[in-house]
Amino acid sequence: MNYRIPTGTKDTLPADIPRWHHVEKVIGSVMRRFNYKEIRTPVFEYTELFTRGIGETTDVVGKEMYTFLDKGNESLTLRPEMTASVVRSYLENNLGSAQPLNKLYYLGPMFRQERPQKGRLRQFMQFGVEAIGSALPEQDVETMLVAMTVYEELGLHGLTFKINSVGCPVCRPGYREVLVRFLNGVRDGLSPESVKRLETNPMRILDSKNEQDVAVTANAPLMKDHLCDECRTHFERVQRALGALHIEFEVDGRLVRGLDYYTRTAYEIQSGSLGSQNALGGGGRYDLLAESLGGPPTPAVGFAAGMERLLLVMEAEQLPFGEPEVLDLFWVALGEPAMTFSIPYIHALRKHGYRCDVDYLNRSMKAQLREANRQQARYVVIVGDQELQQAQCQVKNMSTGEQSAVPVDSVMQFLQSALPL
RNA sequence: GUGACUGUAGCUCAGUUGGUUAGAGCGUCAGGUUGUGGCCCUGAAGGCCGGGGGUUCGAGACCCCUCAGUCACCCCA
Repeated sequence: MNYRIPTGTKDTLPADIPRWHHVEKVIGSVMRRFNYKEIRTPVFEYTELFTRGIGETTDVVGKEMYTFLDKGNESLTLRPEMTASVVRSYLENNLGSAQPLNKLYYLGPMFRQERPQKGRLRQFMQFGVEAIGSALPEQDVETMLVAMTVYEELGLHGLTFKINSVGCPVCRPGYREVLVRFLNGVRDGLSPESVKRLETNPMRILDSKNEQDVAVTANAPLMKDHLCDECRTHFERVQRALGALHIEFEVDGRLVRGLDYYTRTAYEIQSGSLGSQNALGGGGRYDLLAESLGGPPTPAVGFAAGMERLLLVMEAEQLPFGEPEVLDLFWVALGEPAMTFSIPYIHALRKHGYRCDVDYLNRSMKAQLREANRQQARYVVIVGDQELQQAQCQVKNMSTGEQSAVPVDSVMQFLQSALPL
């Protein structure tokens, strides 16, 4: 074999497709009930959208993007996430003028050049929502509910749900000073990585998994304790709404997401039956993003969730998946005359709604029946020279083995009574 | 980008202290019934033992390099 699939990518083979369809179907159903409308955007955008939207200092932008120049010398990037694209599209198409609140959802591939591992691919599927236009804390909670409802309806349980508030431009600068002062006090105990982040993004030192960092920052001041009045009220209202819904959550003051656009609410849903990449999904509020992309000030919240990870959890927990569809009918045509004769009947059955197939390898009857069995066909129709002469066929019920002669013109009626659609 | 581990048939894996022609199960195909599936029986196809170099009379096995995969760090979905 000369050709190989690129690192960190995967083929989804026919055997896997039913489970994807199953998950996609549940997602679509939940979105419909929550009244989120699907939006589709290109898989690549101008690079600047992401560098400005996500933040230059983030790892995603700094070292994980698939960026290339096209023949017109434009810098393009395969989307590493969807929020920037959705907001771009929202602004570019003036969706905000058509209605004050746009509740959008998406599902599609994202691209990040990282070292692959369990639950981490270079091309991976995400679904997510963006509710653009509302500043209400209850809107934050609705997005959380969308994610949790999808998980619930797929049978997941025992998920950890963490929330935090990362503040806003009013309170964050003050907190940042307090934090940096503290961190400078323990600077010697920090990991080299974290020392570097002291300058660029000190808040992210708090969710470092490095043992040193964790120990040293155990008593670090937290954003949630330094919120301005509005942010605090917002955060409290989010928690009150969750309480009213009897949803268990954990306030994690160290939760900081890796995308710069978040303000106020940030949240993450984790699963214990994943590897170290345990985040199933996460999201938050990004009230400043639209403005930073050149639009009017527009409050918004959303989340993104990884679908491969979702499938991993479902496999680990042996949850029911979609099964491959079985065949209603396998048509055994023996020899060319029988084949020519049979084709119109098969076509009619298919147009009528039956799922049927015929052997295109001109194999022996034994082989064709084996094929029918492999496909789990419910019925088999057999047409050979004998049947041709009498315009008849044998119809066989594959689960009982019963077989009877039926006029070929009556196969449709036979199936309709045996296998009503 | 860093580290650890693993690469033998389509899949899951054996392969002894280095020793003739590299095996099994599953899957595939064919036959056992000249026109009848599953179960069973018989047989067949299918391997540059990831690649390159080295040690040796002899390497799937030992050494070096390389590539790939997996997991972890990091980061996130």
